[in-house]
Amino acid sequence: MAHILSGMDSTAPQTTIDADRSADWLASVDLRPTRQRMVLANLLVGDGQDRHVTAEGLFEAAAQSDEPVSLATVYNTLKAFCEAGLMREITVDGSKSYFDTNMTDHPHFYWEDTATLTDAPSDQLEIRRLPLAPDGAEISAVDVVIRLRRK
Amino acid sequence: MAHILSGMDSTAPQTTIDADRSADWLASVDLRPTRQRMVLANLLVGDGQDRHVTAEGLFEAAAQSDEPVSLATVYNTLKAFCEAGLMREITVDGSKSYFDTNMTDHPHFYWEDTATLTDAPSDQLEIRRLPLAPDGAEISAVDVVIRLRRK
DNA sequence: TTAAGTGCAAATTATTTGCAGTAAG
DNA sequence: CTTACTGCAAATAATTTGCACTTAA
Repeated sequence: MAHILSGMDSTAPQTTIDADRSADWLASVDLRPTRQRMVLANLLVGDGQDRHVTAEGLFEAAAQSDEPVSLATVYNTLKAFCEAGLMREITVDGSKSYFDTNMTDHPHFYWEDTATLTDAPSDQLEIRRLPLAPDGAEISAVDVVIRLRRK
Repeated sequence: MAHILSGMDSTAPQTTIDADRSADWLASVDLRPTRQRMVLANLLVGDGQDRHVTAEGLFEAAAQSDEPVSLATVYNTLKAFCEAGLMREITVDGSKSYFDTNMTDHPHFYWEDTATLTDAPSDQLEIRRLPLAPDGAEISAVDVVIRLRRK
């Protein structure tokens, strides 16, 4: 049985949903494992893969499972997960926000035709020199988005 | 007299507004030099500097000059400038869009505290290796945003 | 029991659009 | 003249919020 939220990652990973992983994920940052958080956590990290979702996409995935979660709660929960350090919000196109379960520093592929976001292999990115932060400022993050056009 | 739209660029540039430059800018892509387009063009490239504006910011700058332009027209005009290849839309934070008059490929500084965007010196960025585009795709652009936190 | 979490509907924010009037070529 | 441009107000789209109800601890 395939996962409802399909990843576009190149490696074929395990598909077993593990509720413990979701519970641990929430527990690691002291977030209460409510029904809706567990539903969303299962969709996000239940099979151990990293995911890039939009609020609307995650809402629909939950709706398609037999465990619906309200759209407002999806928004609030994604925000809570980000604030807790479980996920990262990524902005690539003006309209919607993407949320990434992969917290490591890594570049992204943005597929312009489908408006989807996937991880780019970080070991294949090598930045030799970076502009230095102007006086009085320091670099808090470097976002690299590789925009892809279908050939 | 300082320009209404202040740049945060490090180099101190000329401040003379040149209406011819704006007219040429529009003419170069066959856009009619209407009053409102000239007003906005003067604010954007009138002094020869590159600018990074939001629609709202540009609207206010026009309002503060004695040549107001409606907000809808600012939006439509910025879109027209982008479609004509005079500007580029940049997305850095989920909420608003930024528009950049600098069409060359270059990295950006994003000042998190003031939510402003400036150019980062492109000659100080050296990317040695980049993840290759997956099969069936090709790279259309690589966006690099250096997020800055005030020390 | 009690503070935190949830859902609904209403509010916000950024942006777009329909359409009647205005202006450029 | 004639088609493109402009402005207003209304429409959208994504996201947030107020508040009464529910639930985890």
